[in-house]
Amino acid sequence: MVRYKKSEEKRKLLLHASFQALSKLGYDAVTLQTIADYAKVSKGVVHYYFDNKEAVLVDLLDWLTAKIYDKEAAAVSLQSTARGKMDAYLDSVFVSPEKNRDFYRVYLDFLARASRIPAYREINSRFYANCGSISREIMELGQREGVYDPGLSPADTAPVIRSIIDGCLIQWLMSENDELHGVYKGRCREAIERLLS
Amino acid sequence: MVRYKKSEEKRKLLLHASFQALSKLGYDAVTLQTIADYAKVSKGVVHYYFDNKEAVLVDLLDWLTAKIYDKEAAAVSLQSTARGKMDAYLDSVFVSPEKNRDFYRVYLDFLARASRIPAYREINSRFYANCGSISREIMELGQREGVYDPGLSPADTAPVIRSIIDGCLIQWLMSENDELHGVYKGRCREAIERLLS
Amino acid sequence: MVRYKKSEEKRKLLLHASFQALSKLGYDAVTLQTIADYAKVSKGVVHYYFDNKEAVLVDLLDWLTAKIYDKEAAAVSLQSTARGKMDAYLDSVFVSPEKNRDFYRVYLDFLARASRIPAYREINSRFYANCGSISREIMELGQREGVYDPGLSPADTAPVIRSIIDGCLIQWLMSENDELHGVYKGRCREAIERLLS
Amino acid sequence: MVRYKKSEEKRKLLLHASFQALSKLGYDAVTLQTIADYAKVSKGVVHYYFDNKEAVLVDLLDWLTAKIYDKEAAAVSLQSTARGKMDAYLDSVFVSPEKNRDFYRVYLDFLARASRIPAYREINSRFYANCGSISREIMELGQREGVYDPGLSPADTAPVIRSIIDGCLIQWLMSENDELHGVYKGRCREAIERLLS
DNA sequence: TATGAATGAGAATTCATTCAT
DNA sequence: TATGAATGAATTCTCATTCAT
Repeated sequence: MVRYKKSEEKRKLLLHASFQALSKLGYDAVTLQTIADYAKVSKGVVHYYFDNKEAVLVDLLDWLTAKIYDKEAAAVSLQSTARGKMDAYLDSVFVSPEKNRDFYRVYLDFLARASRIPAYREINSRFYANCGSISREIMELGQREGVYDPGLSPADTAPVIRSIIDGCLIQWLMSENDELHGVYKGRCREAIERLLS
Repeated sequence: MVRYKKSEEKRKLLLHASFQALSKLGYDAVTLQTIADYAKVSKGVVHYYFDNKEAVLVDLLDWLTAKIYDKEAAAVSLQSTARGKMDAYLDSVFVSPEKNRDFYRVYLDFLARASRIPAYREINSRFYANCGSISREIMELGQREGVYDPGLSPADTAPVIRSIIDGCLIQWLMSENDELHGVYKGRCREAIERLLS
Repeated sequence: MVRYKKSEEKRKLLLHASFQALSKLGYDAVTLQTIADYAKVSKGVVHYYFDNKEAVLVDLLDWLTAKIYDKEAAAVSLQSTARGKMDAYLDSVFVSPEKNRDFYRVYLDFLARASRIPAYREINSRFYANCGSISREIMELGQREGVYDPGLSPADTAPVIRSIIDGCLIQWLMSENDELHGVYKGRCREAIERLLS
Repeated sequence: MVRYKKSEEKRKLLLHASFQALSKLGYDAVTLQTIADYAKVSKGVVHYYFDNKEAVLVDLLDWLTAKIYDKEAAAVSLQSTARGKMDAYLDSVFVSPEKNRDFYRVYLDFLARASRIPAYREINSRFYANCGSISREIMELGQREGVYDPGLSPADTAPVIRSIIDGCLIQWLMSENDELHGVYKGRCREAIERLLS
């Protein structure tokens, strides 16, 4: 449809504004007016580019998880050894207190609704699958390299790796303590290392 | 006084109704009317027992996390060996698809808001601390028994154990597949076992 | 449902206010705020008594047409001869410029939407059927009395009588001339008389 | 000038599209975007040819009623006897279920607003006058021919004829039954015949 | 001439909260 | 204690109109 071509740039700009609004104010408090304010446009513009509020949020989650995955995949691909890749993966995930806070606040908001909103759930499944494939490939490489336990099933272990990552970052987020960011990153790294060796 | 007891009973009844409403409809969709309907009382009653909506929800989270922790602690205390206690802990956590779904849906709803609502965050911190103490005691016993790696720091490892549990249960919740409940439980158990040994 | 008992009186009051608002401002211009204003209550009250705007309007049309029919039927029943009943019917229909204007303005607004809104159409069909039965009974009595042509089919002629009435009152309404009210009434009466004799 | 012709053509095209949109969707649901869509032009074009939405609708009613009158007048002029003309008139009015539905839906939409929008009322008065003159001329001819009652006042009877026509077609429209179209036409014809004889 | 992006006023609806009974 | 009627702030969404290109 023509309806969708409407300057892809502006759509991105609105999604970016939505992300800022959500991370700053939270899902509950964000209105279309807020988003418009963050984007410095009028309220009507948001409705011009998206059918309704739900569409904005669905597109936001899609855009956001795709961006995160792309960054992670890119970081991993620059390394050649399993441990190098795993370190790159974790560096990419635990990027900084500020960015992790912004992303995980928003991500948790979506996750909390995903069990009731199929569109969110579907996008998250894709994200899980993508993250899983990163871990799986690193594991398989590590097993070929002889640094990871060859008895482990990558398909069964990859989800657990993401569980540790998400679990640690959620716990860190709840601590409200930026200095613990490094601590949680270290704990996460070591736990994964013990798990795979 | 009877007076107080009576109202305390009704308060519990309202919290229970709130939990049912939240797990069924989700945080966003629950209104005071909904809660009143679930409790089969009039809307005014909810305001009679709680100052406002926020107060209901804060009390609910408090009541809920305390209940969960009590169950876990009780289950663990029935066992005497570290591995027995850990199994009891995980059995208590991964209790059933139905109960896990109900609790984690509601818990995620609170977690998502906890980074913005201090009252929720505080209650969750207490919950984290309580859960942490369970793991820590099991670990310390296991180290004394010689079944767990004595080089591990219980204070640093306990949080990771809860991370794995929460991470796995969130992932399972997103899968919308009851049959995977056992699979995630198994993965979680093995990961913890590898981590501690 | 309990939902409907909520003081029938107030519901009537709101319907009456809606009628006033509609006849004064027209369907397009009437908002729920307007209705609330006319009823001297807050906007929320209208939503408390009716599920939505459509429900207000459906109930209004129902209430209005029932009221009109009741008046007509009551007036007719007071007379004993066919011509007496027909005169009473027309007197009841052509009641006064003010009342006819108020009713026909609102009625036309509904009629215009009835071809697209089934609820309106259904209510109007009931109104047509009721009005038809009045004419039919008068005709049958007149035929027995020997004052109306016995060769006419009451079932076929009754609808035409209402057509003449509605057609004349719409034309009068468009004339915006109160003094023509009597003229149109006379034309309508004579036409019906010629039709039936 | 070509310039003027061209735009005049487009204006007609827009009016035609407006008519289609109105008959299909109803006055309430028609937006300038809808009209533009039906005309397969951009929204801006509608504003280029008309000052505002109201202007489009006023012009549409004008164009529509003029077209209807022209057709009726043309049909009548082809006949030479009073009864022939009256039949031609009614054939022209009761043209077909489809066309009557399209026209009367739109016409009722305008009629309902005419009591509040002077521009509509004025155009409708002209339409009434034109239709009245058709009936009047037929009546006068019939009276000269000796087939219609010479005691009737054409000026007083002509409006009633249009009342019967409009009243019958509105009733038919409300019936939502194409097969009744012929029935109503027959009733209308007979009623007029009895009225005039 | 023509397009369609942008604006913002205005409408329906929801719901926490208040309060008279 | 308990009820539920009433309020009004806040939110989503629609659309006529304007205007730069």
